[in-house]
Amino acid sequence: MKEPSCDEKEAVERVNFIQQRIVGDLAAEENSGQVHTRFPPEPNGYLHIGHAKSICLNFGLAKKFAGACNLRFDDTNPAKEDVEYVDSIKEDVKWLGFDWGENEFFASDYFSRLYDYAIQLIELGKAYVCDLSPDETRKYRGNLQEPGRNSPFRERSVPENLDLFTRMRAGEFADGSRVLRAKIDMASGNMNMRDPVIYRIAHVEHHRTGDKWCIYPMYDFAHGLSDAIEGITHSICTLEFQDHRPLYDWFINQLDTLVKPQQIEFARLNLSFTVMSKRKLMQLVNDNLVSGWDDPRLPTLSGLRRRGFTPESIRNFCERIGVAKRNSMVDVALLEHAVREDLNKRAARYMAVLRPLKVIIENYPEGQVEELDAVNNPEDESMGRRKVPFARELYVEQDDFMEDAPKKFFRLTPGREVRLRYAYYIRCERVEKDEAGVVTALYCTYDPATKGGSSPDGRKVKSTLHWVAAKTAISAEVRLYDRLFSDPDPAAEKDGEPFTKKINSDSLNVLENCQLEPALAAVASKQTVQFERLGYFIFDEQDSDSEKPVFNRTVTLRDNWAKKAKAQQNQNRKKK
RNA sequence: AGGGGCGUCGUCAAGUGGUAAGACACAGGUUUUUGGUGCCUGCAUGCGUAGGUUCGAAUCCUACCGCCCCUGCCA
Repeated sequence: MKEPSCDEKEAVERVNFIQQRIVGDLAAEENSGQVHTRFPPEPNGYLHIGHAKSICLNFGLAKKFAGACNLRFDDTNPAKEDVEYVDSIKEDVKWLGFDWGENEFFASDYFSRLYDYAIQLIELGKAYVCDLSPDETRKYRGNLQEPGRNSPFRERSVPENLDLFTRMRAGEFADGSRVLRAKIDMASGNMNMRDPVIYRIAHVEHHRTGDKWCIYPMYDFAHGLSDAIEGITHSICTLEFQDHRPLYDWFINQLDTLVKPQQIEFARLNLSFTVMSKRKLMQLVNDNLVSGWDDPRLPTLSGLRRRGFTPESIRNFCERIGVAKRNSMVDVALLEHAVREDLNKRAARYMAVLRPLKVIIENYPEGQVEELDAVNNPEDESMGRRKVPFARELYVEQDDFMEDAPKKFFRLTPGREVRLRYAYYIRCERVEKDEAGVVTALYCTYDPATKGGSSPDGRKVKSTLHWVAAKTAISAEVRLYDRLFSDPDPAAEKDGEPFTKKINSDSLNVLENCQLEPALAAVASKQTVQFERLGYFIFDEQDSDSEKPVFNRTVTLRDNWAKKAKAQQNQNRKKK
């Protein structure tokens, strides 16, 4: 082993602006030296890699400063939320490797306390019941250029407000007929301060509180106060909430809470060649453009998991992208790098032929089978060795043979000798074709003296191929996944084209007749393996059955040859 | 009558007045029984622009330019 630990340490030591803030707070002895964060998803959808950034940040900060991080479900809008989502969120956070221990909370647990806070606000003369319709409210709010106007209900007396609000809660009024509003400033340049709604009426069953409530607090009111209730010191959220901070502080200050949490905003993650917004992901799923929330092409955590991404690689990715306030678009190549780096060290190697081409070793005895010795992982000897059966009839990759090979092509071609990994040197003697001229089989000879893959006379061979013995091979389905979109920024829709039109038509390629070495039958599920020379693949538990295993490609290996070949092709095309 | 943010390599991102880290990507080389991995090398006289302050400016000042967010009884 070299010293990657040194690099890792440096990466961990990197201090972002939030850490600097916290260090400052600690030095100033704010919050009696405590650091308490929270990850606050609304249970209305599945988590994606953007959430992973937030999870790593919040739990990471808690760990770094010896504090705690709560998992809090921000479930204040029952119309959109469901337990299905809270379960998947918990599963995903756990899978990512974070443990919230006892600190699992729900904003809905605080409905009573939030209601009491609202009463206090009314008593303070800082909130009023407003009878304006949603449409009228919007008109009174003004716009970016012009100030708003006070609601005609703004000057209601405290007793009247108390009476009305109590009756709102009691269910006397229809949805949309009244709201409770904070009395702040209808002329504020900040739209959020123009007497924001803090409670609305919704006769909707809540997934946790049932029909106990028919009024629900709005985000701005519930969030900061929930932070205060939980003793959160640093409430970290994304940039679009910057304008909400004055309101966040306003509630906390009016109500004089024990803890004064502070909101800090950072830039959300954007990844090239994918979309991250809940609305767009939802559309892909609903329009059946993908197979579901866990489609391996999606940036959802369930999709990435099914694709074969490891929690470690995602955490490492989040560490590398950093935390700042600049809107940015991270190259998906960095994510791919992170997973290759992790899997290179840990994935067991196997041989699998995805597009089989029959090879017959004419001078190899019919019926004979040899068990050859193979290494499971050249990066880690402790992973041991295994036996691979070799016989007269084999399969190699169609891509590994060319009848008329260009100069730089090192693989099989008539007359050339190559090495079969862990086996022998073979030479292609002749080719069998069908009527259409398609190559159907290769007739080769082997050199018995090269057993194991090296020649006693020291002669070199330019390439080593993976292979599988025909008789003992396992037949499998392999799904080759690629980027879902062909456009680096599909969400931009600059040209007026909807993002769904930018789906990469090559994002999924299903191969039915793949041939695997027999050891793959025993592969522990959920463990990503490397198919030598091809990439990393994971067994798909959902779609595999006893008849036929299914593997998903996580990512290809880096492939300089493919790159060169492609570049050359493009050049030829230009010449023509 | 507007308010709030942000501009450092193709992409992220350090830098907090002392002479532009690192990562990915890219390009070469080398090792190699994976065209993988590893290793080596190259890759911003430049920090949105223009002025100014200073012995010294990405960092301070001034003006301009560009991009993002805000007019839900969503979060």
